Amino acid sequence: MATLEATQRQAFRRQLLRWFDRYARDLPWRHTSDPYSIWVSEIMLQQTQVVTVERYYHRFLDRFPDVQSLASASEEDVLLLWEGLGYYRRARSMHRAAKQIVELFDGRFPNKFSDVRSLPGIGKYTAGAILSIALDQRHPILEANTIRLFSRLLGYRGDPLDREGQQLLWQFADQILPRKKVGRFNQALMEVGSLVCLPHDPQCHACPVRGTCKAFESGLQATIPSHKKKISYESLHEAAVIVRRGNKVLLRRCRSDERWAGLWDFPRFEITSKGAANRQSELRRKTEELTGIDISLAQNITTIKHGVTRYRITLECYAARYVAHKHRQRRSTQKWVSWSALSDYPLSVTGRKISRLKGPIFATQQPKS
DNA sequence: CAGGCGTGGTA
DNA sequence: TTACCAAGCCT
Repeated sequence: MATLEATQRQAFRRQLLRWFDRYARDLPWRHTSDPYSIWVSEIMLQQTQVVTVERYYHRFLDRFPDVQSLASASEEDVLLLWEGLGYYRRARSMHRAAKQIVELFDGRFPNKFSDVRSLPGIGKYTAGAILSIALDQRHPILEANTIRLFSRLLGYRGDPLDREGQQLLWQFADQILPRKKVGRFNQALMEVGSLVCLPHDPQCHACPVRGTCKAFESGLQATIPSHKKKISYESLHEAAVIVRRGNKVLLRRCRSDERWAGLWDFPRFEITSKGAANRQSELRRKTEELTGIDISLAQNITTIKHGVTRYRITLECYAARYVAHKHRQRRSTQKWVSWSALSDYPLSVTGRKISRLKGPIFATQQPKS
C-alpha cells in the first residue's frame, strides 16, 4: 500500500499550503461559502477549463441566484445560459436537482454528503468538492489534476483510471487530507496539479512537494501517469436542412437519445449519396423521415467542419422550402420559428453558426415547380 | 463498465 | 492539420 509517514504528511500539507498562499489563490471569481454557488461552478467545471467557465458562471448566477430561481425556471432558459459550454446533460441534471432540493430539502442545498451525492449530476468528486470548499467538511477529492499529481507522488505506473488505480488514489487523497482548512487544501492540490504538475512538461523545479514525489525521485515524471487510451476518430458526413416556410424556418428538438438532447436543431442526418440528383432525393427522403415534411429542391449554402466527442463531422448546410406535410409532429418536438426568434432557442454551436447565415438562406430563389 | 457526452485551447 | 487535454457523471 502506497502511503506517507505521519511526519511526511505534515510536511506535505505545510509545503502545499505555503505555496498556495504565495503563488496561487482561490478561484477569485467564486469567493463564497454558499454551497449553491460552489455547486454551479463545480458542475460547469466538469471537463471544462477554468477560463471558459468564468463568464458563464457570472451570467448564470446573475439570472439564477439561488436554488428557488433555478428550480422554477424552464429547462429552455437554463439551456440557453449553458449554450456553448457543452455536455448539456449537466445543465439538465442540475435543473432536475434544483427541483429535488426544493421538494426534499425545503429549497436549502443539503449539507450531508449522502444527500448531496444523491442529486443527479453529482458524483463523488463534485460532492466532496462542494462540501469541502463551501463548508470545510472533511471529504477527499480526485479529478484530472489530482489524479496526475498523486500518480506521480506515488510513482504509480499502472493505469490511474482503472479500478485498482482509482482505489489507490482515492485512498491516498483521504490519507493526506488535513482535519482543518480542508477546502483550501483541496483547492491547493488542484492548483499545483494544474499550474505545476503539468501533463507534458511538469515544472518539478517549482514544485512545493517534489520532496515527497517518487516520480521526481526516480526521474519518471515524464512517463507517469501512463498515457490514456488513444481515441479512435470517425469521420461523418452529415447534412442540415434549413426548411423555409414564409419567413419562418423549421426547428426540431433533439430527443434524449440523440446528441444535444434537449437542444433545438435544424433537421439533420447522415448523408451517403454521390451525385447531385441522388443527393437531392436523399435530402428529400430523409427530411421527410425525420420531420414528416416534404421539401423542394435544396440549395447548398455552406459547409461546416466540426468535431463532437470522437466524431469529425463535415456538415453540408442546405436551404429548401416547405412543400407539404406528410404527417404531423408534436409542437413540443418541432416548430416553425421566425429567424429573429432563433435567439430564444438553445442551439448547438453549429446550429448557432447556421443561425448567422440569414442572408444566404433567405436570398435563395423559389425554385420553379 | 466502456463508451457516450461538446467545445475550445494549445503544441 | 491533427492529437491531446480539460475541477466527471451516467448507463
